[in-house]
Amino acid sequence: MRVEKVSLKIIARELGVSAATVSLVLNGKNKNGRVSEEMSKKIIDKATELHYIPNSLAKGLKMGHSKSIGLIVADISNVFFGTLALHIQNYAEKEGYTVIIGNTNEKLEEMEKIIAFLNSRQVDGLIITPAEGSEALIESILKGKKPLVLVDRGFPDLNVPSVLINNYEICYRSTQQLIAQGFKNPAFVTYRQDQFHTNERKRGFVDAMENAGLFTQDNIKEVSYQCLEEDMDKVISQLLEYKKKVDAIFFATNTISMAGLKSLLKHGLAIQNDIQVMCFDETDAINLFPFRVPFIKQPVEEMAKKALELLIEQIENKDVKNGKLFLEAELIS
Amino acid sequence: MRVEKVSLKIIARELGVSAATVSLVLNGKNKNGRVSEEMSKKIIDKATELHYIPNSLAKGLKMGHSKSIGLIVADISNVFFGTLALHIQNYAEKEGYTVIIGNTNEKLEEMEKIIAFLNSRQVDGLIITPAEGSEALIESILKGKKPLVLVDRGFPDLNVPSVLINNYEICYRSTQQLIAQGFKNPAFVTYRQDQFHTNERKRGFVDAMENAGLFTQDNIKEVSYQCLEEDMDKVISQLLEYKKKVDAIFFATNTISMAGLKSLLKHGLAIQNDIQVMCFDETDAINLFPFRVPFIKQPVEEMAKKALELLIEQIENKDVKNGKLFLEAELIS
DNA sequence: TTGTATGCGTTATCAG
DNA sequence: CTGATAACGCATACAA
Repeated sequence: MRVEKVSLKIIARELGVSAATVSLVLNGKNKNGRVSEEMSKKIIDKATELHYIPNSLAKGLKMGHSKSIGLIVADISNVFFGTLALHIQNYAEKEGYTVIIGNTNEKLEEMEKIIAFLNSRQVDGLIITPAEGSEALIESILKGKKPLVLVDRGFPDLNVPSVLINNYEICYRSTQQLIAQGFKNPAFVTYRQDQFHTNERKRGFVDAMENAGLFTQDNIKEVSYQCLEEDMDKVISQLLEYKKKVDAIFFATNTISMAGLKSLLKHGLAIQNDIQVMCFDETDAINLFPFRVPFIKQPVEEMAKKALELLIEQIENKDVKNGKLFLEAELIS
Repeated sequence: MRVEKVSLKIIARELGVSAATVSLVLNGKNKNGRVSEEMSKKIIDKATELHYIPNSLAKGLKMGHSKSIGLIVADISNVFFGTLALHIQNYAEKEGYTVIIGNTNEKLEEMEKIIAFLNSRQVDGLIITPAEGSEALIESILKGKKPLVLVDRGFPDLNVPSVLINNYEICYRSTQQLIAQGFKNPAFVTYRQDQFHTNERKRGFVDAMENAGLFTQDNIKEVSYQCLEEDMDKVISQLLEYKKKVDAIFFATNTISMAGLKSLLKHGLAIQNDIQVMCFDETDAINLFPFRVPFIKQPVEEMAKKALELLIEQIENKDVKNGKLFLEAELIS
């Protein structure tokens, strides 16, 4: 039973060569007959025999990069982020990068802590779903020259590579469809917070409603992230009590959609018969209905792929493209 | 704009002291008046001024540990694992550990790759939800003396610290309850695979049924992980076609529960009225029903906590407790 | 009270 | 074709 950690040096000693030679061979850098075929083979054999595993801490220290990236999301137990993480990891693995995931829980302080933490781990770059009010923080990362890509949420005034979706347009179109289907009094439920992406979603709804001459301010409702369920119940109750009863509800995010559906059912309403909905993201729950519940589908896998591409470009070419990429979400109904 | 990476040496140079002194102060190791109050303060100030962030690659290399652990799950986009990961990360952070998550997709080869990868990152320990057939692999990790904890699934014949739940008992009791509620012909749907934890769940069901004189082999159905939805539709159709029609279905995992509910609804059945169910894990979907859908609730957060405790004990005390911990799942109905 | 030297495992440079 | 050496950033034993 081997107790000694096997390193380059060990292999070198066993074979009576220098560590440098072993390193060369094991990294496939003996191009121009640098090391003899024979020695080369002996080294490789020994390495596999001893189950040599390179120490990436040492390598990272030496090379100045860790071949790892940080992924910062609000909450990894949220399916949307979970799926995003899964795909980012899959693509990252192909490129030889490790992904370290951090949860902000939508809190700025947590985000700061995680970034410091990730920096100490020498991550080569960061993919972030920024929390509310983190604009200054993002700006400071930018100044630090660390490769950075924002995903899912962006800052309009900040020149950061970002992978976003066409929130305004898709919500405009989805609202239009509700109207075209004959719903006269749709409502919109969003978070009580000031984030660009949700603001855009709201703007899409509002514009579509106004252009159809149907808009009422009362039909825009807000809920809090912390007391989602309670707030939702209140909001739904309110919407149902108006003289001009609401006949459809547009939910601005997947968590809101879930809580919304739950609350509607709790209120004894039959989705589609008593009230129509428009959800964000495909969730397990949506699939449970014996009919199609309309929802907006984000191209999560493509978002993951593009975000990683943008990041790796920055890391490896040191060539910062500040463009924002807008992918297209799809209305499934 | 600072371009030079700030290290201990930089701080030392700026202050005209040695790197050793700086290291001492910044690690709070100047207990017995090792460094003067004055110098100490100057160093700390300089460090914050320069935004010094310790390089944990270097630290890890020096110290022989990375202060990171690997978490290997089947699929991070599965809510159960997502939640587990969230909690493990939360607890790990408190202990100063980073968590690196890997997905096996239930494949042995992927699991092998990830373990090698994690080892090269010098993780100090591993928390694993082992894939089917990975017993030998787990054994080999054990031989390598790397701290290891299994969670959610264990191997009865292997002496590994594990955090599990009382699968047999909770399934026995849940089945008993179905029977007590008057269901005469419950079925059980599980994965077509040989894993201890699902076998135990099945055994619980079978024993309860046999003890009530109700068991029929036909009512045990299997589905595959890869074609879950299609298999489920077939299985449900079969169960409905028997002369002695099934009146309740026990689903062995959360993914199976989801697919099962979906398929039942697709078949035009009303849960609870036409057929009763017993689900594993709380999912968003379950909450959508206007009545309580019975399910088995695993103590995910406690599992996370215990797994981490067991692991850190091994890492820091080098004291291997080989015990298996059985936490209690709860029947919510 | 502080500085110097050493080594963790790796790679790159240069010298044989 | 191969070896010796230095350096990455840090912590620690030892020297001053």
